[in-house]
Amino acid sequence: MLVEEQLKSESKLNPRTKCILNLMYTGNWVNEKTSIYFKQFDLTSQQFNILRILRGQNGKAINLQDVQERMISKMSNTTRLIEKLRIKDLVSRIQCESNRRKIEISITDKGLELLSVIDKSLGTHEKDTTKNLTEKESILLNKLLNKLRTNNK
Amino acid sequence: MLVEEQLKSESKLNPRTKCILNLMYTGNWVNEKTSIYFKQFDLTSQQFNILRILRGQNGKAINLQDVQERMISKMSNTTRLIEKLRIKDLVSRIQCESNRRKIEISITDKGLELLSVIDKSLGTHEKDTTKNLTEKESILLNKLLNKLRTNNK
DNA sequence: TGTTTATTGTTGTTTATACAACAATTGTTT
DNA sequence: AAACAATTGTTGTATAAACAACAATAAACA
Repeated sequence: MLVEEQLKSESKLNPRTKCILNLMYTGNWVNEKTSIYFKQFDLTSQQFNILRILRGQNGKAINLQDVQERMISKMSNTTRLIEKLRIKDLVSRIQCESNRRKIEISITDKGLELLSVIDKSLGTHEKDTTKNLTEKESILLNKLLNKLRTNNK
Repeated sequence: MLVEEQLKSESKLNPRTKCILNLMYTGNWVNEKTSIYFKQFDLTSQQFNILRILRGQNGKAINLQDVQERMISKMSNTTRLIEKLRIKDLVSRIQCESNRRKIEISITDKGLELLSVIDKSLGTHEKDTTKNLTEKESILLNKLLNKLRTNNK
């Protein structure tokens, strides 16, 4: 559905208004598709995102704050999100020796295994979600989104 | 922050993967900004959205299902959302005569007044949120988002 | 050293969301 | 008309998110 149709009667929305609506709408649209995909692995997309961040560390641990900074939606309960992953034995948390306030978080072997299973079908999911765009268009879309948020590139 | 930096170490993400992350990330980013803006009116963006849809009806009532279809994020508790607006006396609900299952919802004068107050600053908020994009770019962004979701235009 | 301030995470509470079961009414079929 | 199915909303329950208060540790500084 086009955003124009969404608010049918307020027909003449200016491009900036449409952008805002469209971004919220499309963000949600992507999020829904992605949640459905991850449900088979009993993960939320946020949880998957954390696992992927941790894998990206290549064995190095990372503390909670750093995880939080890289998350798709910042929220104050990263503690509880990670606790859920820990219960499933997908991540481990140990208190940092040198600075006992910090908690070092790392992905477990079980977590890595799960990611490698997911890897087998993730590409297909991504391709499917973005199938209406050409490669060029998706690159362009990324550029615009980055520009919107960061005012460069 | 660029999406590349977000998952720092997994550096070589393909454009489609980036799109998906970027859309969730940016959708959230817009949503946050918008929530903050609407907070001064004691509204959520969903609630505002409903009010705007109702205003767009130009006096005609609309039933719950039709509202739901046009909402930015579909959710099953439109009932409760509208109930909150009703408590604030921004909308009214009456049972439809011809089909007593249906509930006709319309915006009240108080709701219209609130919208007209919001109208005074909404443009500025929207402009500010999208300030890094030119008019042309925002039109292009809308096109890409629509294409992504609907495979035409 | 003792006191203040900043950092880092956790917990409690309120509100929102997702999901499923339910209820009421209407439409269809025999 | 009676039985069954479809539509339209509501409610209960579980989970997640937002927000603020808190606790523990570390750093700064007098």
